Amino acid sequence: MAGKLSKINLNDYKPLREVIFNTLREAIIVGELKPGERLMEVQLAEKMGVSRTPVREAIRMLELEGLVNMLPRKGAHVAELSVKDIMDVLEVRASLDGLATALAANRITEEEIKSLKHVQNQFANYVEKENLQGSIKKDVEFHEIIYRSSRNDKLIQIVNNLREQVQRFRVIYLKDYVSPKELIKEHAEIVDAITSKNASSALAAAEKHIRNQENAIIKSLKTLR
Amino acid sequence: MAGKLSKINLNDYKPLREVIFNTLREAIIVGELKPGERLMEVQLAEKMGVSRTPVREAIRMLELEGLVNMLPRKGAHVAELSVKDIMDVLEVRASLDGLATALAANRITEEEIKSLKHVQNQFANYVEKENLQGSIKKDVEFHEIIYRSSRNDKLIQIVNNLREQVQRFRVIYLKDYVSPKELIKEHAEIVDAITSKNASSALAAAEKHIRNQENAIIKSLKTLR
DNA sequence: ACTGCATATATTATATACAAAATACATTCC
DNA sequence: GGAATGTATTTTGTATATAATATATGCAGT
Repeated sequence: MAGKLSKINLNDYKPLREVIFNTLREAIIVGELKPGERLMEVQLAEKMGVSRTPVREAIRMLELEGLVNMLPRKGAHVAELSVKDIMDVLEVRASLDGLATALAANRITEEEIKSLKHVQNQFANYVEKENLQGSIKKDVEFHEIIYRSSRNDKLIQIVNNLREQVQRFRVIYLKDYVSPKELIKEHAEIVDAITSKNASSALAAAEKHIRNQENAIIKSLKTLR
Repeated sequence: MAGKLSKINLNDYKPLREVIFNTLREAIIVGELKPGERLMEVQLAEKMGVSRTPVREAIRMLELEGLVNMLPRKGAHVAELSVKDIMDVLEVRASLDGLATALAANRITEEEIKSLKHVQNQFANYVEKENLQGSIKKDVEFHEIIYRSSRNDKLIQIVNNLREQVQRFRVIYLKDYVSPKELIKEHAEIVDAITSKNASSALAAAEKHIRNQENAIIKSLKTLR
């Protein structure tokens, strides 16, 4: 009896620092905590009903992830994210998405191809229906399947971090972002390349996909002025 | 007077957690702390003559950098580093070194080309003289110049982390590593491509360079058995 | 009003204290 | 002897206390 229950309870303990880390990270990514905003330990600790210790540890982790900057003895503040920063990120991401997609073309399983196509369809449907939340979610899923199919854990870890930064940039600068219909075609190209196990065209398609995002961002930035 | 001195003193304050972080990181990379070894807070704190708090914070940072793993309520231990892990790292690094070198071909300055060639020569000299320490140091410098010339800070940050892991792997598995003379030729190819501003051949040369390292590692591993 | 300085306040940095869980070890019971 | 249980010890998790530094405030002197 109770085998399932006790198993779950034993494994899902999370130290406070992790809870706080995730909470703060999420808050930074969705823009609830704005760039430059100070993170004061007592204030955060009180708001969350804990002591300063786990808050400090969470901040140390955010610092290494690049979401906050620290000045010794002056405290932490939410990292700024310049256009140059995000261009750097996208430059790297184009390359790594290319790599991931090429690897996926070589290593993906039949089941994964099936679910990739499934998510591809769901994405297209949401875009047609102009369901933004849904389409974003499916877009993320789509790329996650590809990353997982690369069978390269280090690559997955890095790309996740890059995506996080792009997401954050969008929230800060492009609050009204909508996924354009061209994405459907680009996804189709990627799927075709993967399905036909053509690594080099998979690489090209994925790179192009990111480059187009980059251009879209540049264009949006120009219209903002 | 004392202008220089006071300036240095003012800027040079480092929180204990940073000192400890660097100390532990170095110890892990050079293999002084071995994979799987437990990191106990009181023990480390006593050895370093500080309290547990900064030690804990340093461990949190190492955790995010991937050098230690944690089990909640059981403590931290030095991360294992499997052959699969390092193959993943090298797969990513091949791609990113390619990117960095291609970008460098487009963005490098004349001064940087000069110092690149200078370091290239120093490296070759050390290899000829079979000065291992010197050649390793110059090899690192050589690649650092290229990374810097890419003008992409995010890329630099990621590649540094990847290099760190490769270095650690070498220490763990290949204690008797020597830089082979083929590296001289590979470096020359890279320099040629960069100097002639040929981004695509720079990319190819850098990727090949890493792939060769990968093969050398695989070969070394086989002879170890 | 403005500067220079003293002092108060706020904030981080480090150390210590206490609580909770994991581990090791002994003891009991079969 | 071996499993089960209880207890002591170790170790981590969290909270709090103290020290050191940075920032803000107020006031004298001009």
